Amino acid sequence: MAKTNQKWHERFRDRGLRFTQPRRVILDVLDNTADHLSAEEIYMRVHKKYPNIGLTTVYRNLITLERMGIVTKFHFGDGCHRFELIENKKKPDHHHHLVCTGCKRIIDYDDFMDEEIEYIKKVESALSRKHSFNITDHVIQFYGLCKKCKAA
Amino acid sequence: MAKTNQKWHERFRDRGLRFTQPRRVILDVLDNTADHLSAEEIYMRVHKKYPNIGLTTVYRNLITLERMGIVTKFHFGDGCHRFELIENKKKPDHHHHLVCTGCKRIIDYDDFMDEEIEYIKKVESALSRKHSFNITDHVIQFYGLCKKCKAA
DNA sequence: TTAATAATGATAACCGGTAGCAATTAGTAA
DNA sequence: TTACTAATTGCTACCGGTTATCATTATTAA
Ligand SMILES: [Mn+2]
Ligand SMILES: [Mn+2]
Ligand SMILES: [Zn+2]
Ligand SMILES: [Zn+2]
Repeated sequence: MAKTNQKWHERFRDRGLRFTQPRRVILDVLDNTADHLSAEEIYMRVHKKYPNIGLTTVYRNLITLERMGIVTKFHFGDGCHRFELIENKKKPDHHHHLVCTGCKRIIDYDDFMDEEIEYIKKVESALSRKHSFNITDHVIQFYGLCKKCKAA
Repeated sequence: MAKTNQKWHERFRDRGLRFTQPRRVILDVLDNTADHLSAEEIYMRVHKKYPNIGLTTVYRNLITLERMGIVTKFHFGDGCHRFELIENKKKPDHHHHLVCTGCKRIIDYDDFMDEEIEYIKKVESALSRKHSFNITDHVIQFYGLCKKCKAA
């Protein structure tokens, strides 16, 4: 914990940013969940222990964390953005998402990552050449109904 | 044009829905562009020729068209939804998207669709089994910088 | 310790999208 | 054609997620 904080501290310092209490707390929340939390959900968890930290601060820092490459922002089709710590021990390193359109549950999966990486490489190199594009990221999501929602 | 309208008319009638002027106009806009328009952009094009058609009507009908499977709704990371006619002569049938995070340009591509369909099938069957999921849809998007935005 | 300034928190504003509702219109049956 | 009925429209007000403002506070390097 202490050493992790040390690591975060350095990453902020290297950019001329400060390692504030709100940032510490937000990172702690994100590191201790396997969920894909919205800004408000993060705020509520933060608020429980630190009621003086504001919602705006959470929003602002999520943007900052995304810019720093610490957090990834997703859009799963409900009306808000959801966030995930990139280096989170509770999750597979490189994974994608399976989303239930009924109950909105989100499942991380990393099956067939080898095939996928191969496919992605192919597409990326072809599209890079064809369109002079510099591809930096991708989104792959599957939508459907989970067991419960199928039955209901 | 006339026969196409006839076809639309039938699809609406089959569901007990009416083929109204706003719907005609919205479909016309969507069929005559290769772009991925937002609701407001569609509204503006509609508004030029039919200033009496309201924005709310456009929003409502886009939902209807999506439910009917005539239109697909996307989210590319700018703050709005974008829509595309599924059967549009100006576009490849089954395609995915390349998005410039700089200028927000969206490129349709259908390279490597065979490989992709194979990969998707594999993942879908594996995930369906593993999580008892009924997969109905997927999103695959590549993000990066286009030629111009790279240079700038 | 202190000065410089990054960051915060409260509030108000913004913006894409919806709900409510009276007025209109498309489709059907006479 | 006409009349009827329910679907649809176009206002307007409203909503929820997110962002701008700005005076105040807290972090950090010197
Ligand atoms: Mn995840
Ligand atoms: Mn497209
Ligand atoms: Zn579900
Ligand atoms: Zn660009």
